[in-house]
Amino acid sequence: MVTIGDVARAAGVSRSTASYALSGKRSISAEVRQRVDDAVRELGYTANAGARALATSETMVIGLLAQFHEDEFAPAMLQYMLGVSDTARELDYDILLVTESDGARALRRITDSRMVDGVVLLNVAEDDKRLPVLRAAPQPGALVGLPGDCSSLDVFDLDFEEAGRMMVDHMHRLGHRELILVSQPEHVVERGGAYVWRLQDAALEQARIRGVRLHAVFGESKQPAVGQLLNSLLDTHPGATGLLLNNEAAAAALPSVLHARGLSAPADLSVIGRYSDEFARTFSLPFSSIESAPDRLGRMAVRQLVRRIESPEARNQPHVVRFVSPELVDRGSTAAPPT
Amino acid sequence: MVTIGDVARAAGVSRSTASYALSGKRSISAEVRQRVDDAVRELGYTANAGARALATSETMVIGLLAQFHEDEFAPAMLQYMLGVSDTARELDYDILLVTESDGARALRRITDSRMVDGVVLLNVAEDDKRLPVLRAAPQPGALVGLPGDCSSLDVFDLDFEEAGRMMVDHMHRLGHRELILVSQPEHVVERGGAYVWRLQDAALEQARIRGVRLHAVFGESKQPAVGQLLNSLLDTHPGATGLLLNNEAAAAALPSVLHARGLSAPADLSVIGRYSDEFARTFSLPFSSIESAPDRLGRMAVRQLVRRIESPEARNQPHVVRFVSPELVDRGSTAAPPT
DNA sequence: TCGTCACGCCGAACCGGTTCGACGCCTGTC
DNA sequence: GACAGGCGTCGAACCGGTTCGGCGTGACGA
Repeated sequence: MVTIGDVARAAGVSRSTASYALSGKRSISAEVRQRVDDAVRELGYTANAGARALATSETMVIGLLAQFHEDEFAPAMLQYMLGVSDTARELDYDILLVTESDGARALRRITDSRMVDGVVLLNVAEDDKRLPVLRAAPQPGALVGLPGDCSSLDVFDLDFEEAGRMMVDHMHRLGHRELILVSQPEHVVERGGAYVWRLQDAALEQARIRGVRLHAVFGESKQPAVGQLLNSLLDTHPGATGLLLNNEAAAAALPSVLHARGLSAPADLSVIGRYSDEFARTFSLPFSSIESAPDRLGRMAVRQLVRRIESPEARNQPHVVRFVSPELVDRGSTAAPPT
Repeated sequence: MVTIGDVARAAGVSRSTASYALSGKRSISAEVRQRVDDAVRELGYTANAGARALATSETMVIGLLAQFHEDEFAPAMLQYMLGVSDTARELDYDILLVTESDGARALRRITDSRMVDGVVLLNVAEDDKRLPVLRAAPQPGALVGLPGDCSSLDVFDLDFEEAGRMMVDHMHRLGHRELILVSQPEHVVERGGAYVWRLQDAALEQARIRGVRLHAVFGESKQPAVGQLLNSLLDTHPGATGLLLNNEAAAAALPSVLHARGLSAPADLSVIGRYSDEFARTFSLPFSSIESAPDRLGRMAVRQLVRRIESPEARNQPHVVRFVSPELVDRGSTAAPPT
């Protein structure tokens, strides 16, 4: 293994001079800099990450804590992960991926051992077990997902309340007066998936204000259960002319359900989902949707995290809770209700 | 930050004794061991990963190189990633996730800087640019996916040739004499996705042997293109009674295509796909399939990699190329052709 | 009673970087 | 011609672990 000592020797300078020539933190003559650069190239030198981390207390690695639950839609999580990973790399950080089911213990492990300069937590629950660990850790963190207590945390999430209102308003404006909202499975709620009831409660309230009947139900996460549920909902509420989906699996299942019933959107039924554009393209979902913007959220979280990591004063600045305003992507699946 | 020096002082011993008490690499009196353990617990000591890596030349981190191409099905990749990640953690390794588009450069970066003890390469292409870098690296590596030249590499992949033969034989046995095989998009092939032609060539050869007509076409990776393709294929080959899919997107799109045409499997058309069981459950695909076993492959790759990392003699043992035998998961979508 | 040996612990060196203080030399100034 | 000051370089210390060699103590056998 070639070390900075080898480079220094080849360039005929001391180790410290070689280090300064590479970092540029002190002025170095053009000639020496050249000799060092040549030696680096010739010997193929790359700094040892462990040694550098030890000396500088910076690892240039960000921990990414993802949780994969059986009843959630894994491909959706992937979008967040890629958003985080891409942004981190742009800012010269690598990603330590942690998928252990015991997120709190894993978080303690990687922070205590100083493997990472900061962490991004995905899929944050209302009362997330990882948060006490994060608050006690010396490294900063950023969340994607809104917990019950945001104190001393940087939090990024879609504005699910606004999303719920937007869905209802959009349908109301088109003339719909009876809607069905399919949320995530109740398990997700029990585990503290606050976004489910944030959207649902806001939608119910808005429906009340607008004088719209809204049937809100918890969904399923897998086929065929979710397909059967959609079918039975359409049976039970024949007067409903619009369907709101805060549930990726339901959105993915809906096309064949509609087909089977001989229905089409928006002629027979207006539909709005809540999922990312990437998701829509992958599964070719023809439904208009509230964009859940996983890439944007991942990007925002990493940017804020890196700001805190790199600037000492940013460490003590007040923490931010930032909501991304939902945007409705019109794919033409909503219209006035059939007469 | 609490160091092993703090622990040693609290326990009233030297740093080296504290280290030996924790590692157990030399005999230590029960009393001292107890005092050290107490000090560790009291102070909340965790070894600094960078310092340990520097001293031992082991990082306990495995690099995971994943490539996400626009025209491949990202959710499928996730299954491999999780298989690798879970197995690595069982063996006490963490995962450094690398998703850069320039995989070769990224690989050089993490190996040269000694951030990882070894790497797993996913989605390996016929003439993968990362392989020269891996061969030159001091760390061992394991591949998931078969390159053209496997020399001095540990390689794990599904036996796609056998999968192709199995698909054809299965259909032939049921009485089918004209089949359609939909592969991945041609882009994937051009990029060196050998598994596409490995399955296709073997299927064509087997069809020739069995006297079956096989129409092999490259597919699309997204809707609506893939749906339209399926439709036009069924139009063009009205005599085909069986459909073979080596293309996740096509499998996901098929249910609504069948619905639209008023067909059902296996009554009107027999269908076999090639995808993981997890994939089938997530999208509730009702089609029998060759299990692509991403979890098993990820697991095998990591186990072999860790073997090489941890045992000095394993470093020089001959490299392995191991194919997982395809298994047909019967979901009831194949039967004798309609009379 | 003395020598031997095993056990348990310590001190020092080392891993490969970074960084601080010091120092020599060259230039410019009065 | 002496001196101040800046530039470029070096030596040494440090980050926090691990590991090797050595040393003192006590038990044991001759």
